[in-house]
Amino acid sequence: MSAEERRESVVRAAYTEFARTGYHGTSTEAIARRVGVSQPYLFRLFPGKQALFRAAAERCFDVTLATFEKATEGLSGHDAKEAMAEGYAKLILDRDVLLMQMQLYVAAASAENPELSEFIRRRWTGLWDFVRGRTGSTDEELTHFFGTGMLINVLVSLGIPPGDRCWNALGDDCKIAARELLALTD
Amino acid sequence: MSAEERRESVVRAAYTEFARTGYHGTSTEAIARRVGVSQPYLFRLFPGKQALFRAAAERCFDVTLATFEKATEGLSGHDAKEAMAEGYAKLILDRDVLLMQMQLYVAAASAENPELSEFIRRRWTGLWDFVRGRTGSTDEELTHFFGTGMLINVLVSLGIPPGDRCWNALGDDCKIAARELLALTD
DNA sequence: CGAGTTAGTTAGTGAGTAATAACTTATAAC
DNA sequence: GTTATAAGTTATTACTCACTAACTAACTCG
Repeated sequence: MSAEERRESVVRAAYTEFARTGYHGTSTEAIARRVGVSQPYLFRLFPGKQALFRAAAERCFDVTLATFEKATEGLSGHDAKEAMAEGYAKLILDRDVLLMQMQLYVAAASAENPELSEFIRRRWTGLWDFVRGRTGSTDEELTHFFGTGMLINVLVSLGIPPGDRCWNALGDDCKIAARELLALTD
Repeated sequence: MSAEERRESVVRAAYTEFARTGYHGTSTEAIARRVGVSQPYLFRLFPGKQALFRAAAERCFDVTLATFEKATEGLSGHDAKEAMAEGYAKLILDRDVLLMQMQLYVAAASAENPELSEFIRRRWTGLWDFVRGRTGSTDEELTHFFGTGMLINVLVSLGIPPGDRCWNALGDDCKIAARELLALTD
């Protein structure tokens, strides 16, 4: 396998591991094991653990943004907003995306590595601007949209089951996705 | 100082440290230093690191619930809801409460310690039920209320400055609190 | 064929960390 | 005063973890 392909599979593994156990809770050993490669080899492909996390962070934002872009292809205004909501509901199926988002939020809060915090902030506000651009939403609508998204993230993180009252007003798309998520095993 | 008083100050220190750097990112050494006590002595007061985190988690939910209770004293319905929103806006001033909430969400997601995850879920849905009970809100209103709350948590975690577009629709209480928060140094 | 390059390995190091054991003060009771 | 108890300490251990150094097997190209 070429170094570039290997790097790609390392990013995916890092993404999964960091999403589930966070930066400090994830050992490079765990990532290497998931890739199926020796732990020291990671440091040939990436300069250090932080670089691994950074790459996983980029991937997380890329996936989220791609979801919004794909969902709204050729749409605008209210249609685009509905499509995005639907797209985000489907994102739940990939639990790791939402978990990684949560990990990024707490990672940004930590004082170590201000450059990373700044990066996460910039990408997140980038999402905000993208949604505004595609939908032409008001500030109130944006707040509601992202508020709902963040609530979904929390419900998924907490592992609140789809039948729970907390999911009641969140739309069938979400509920179905959450139910499918619960059915999955890893 | 009595063991009970010491235990209280340890909980406060643990709370602060865990809020800022998470479970795995916080050493018991760091907590002990903040208390002003030797690291091994923590293990006289608490059986282990997990117990420290658990105590900090309880404290976090207690503080949040107490805020809601105090804000809504003698109120109900729409008045209670507004009072809670205002109360939550003031909570921002204690950044550690919101950060700790975020840490709890990701901690609940981690597969290690299912008992802790269950505890966090139970306390969180407890908050949900409390708000519903006090305000008599519909599911839609509850979703909007908690969604907004979770968005605020994320904005604070990310360190989005109060002048940013993301705060636009979040009410003057929030904006003033966020501005004061930014002015603080630690 | 042989020389270099690419994709990996095994072995090891130094720092940090949760937890334990054993010792030390100080206070209060009798 | 002596004894017991409560509140701490210092020293240490066993372990994990990020990262480095040094080596190796396979492929490529002149």
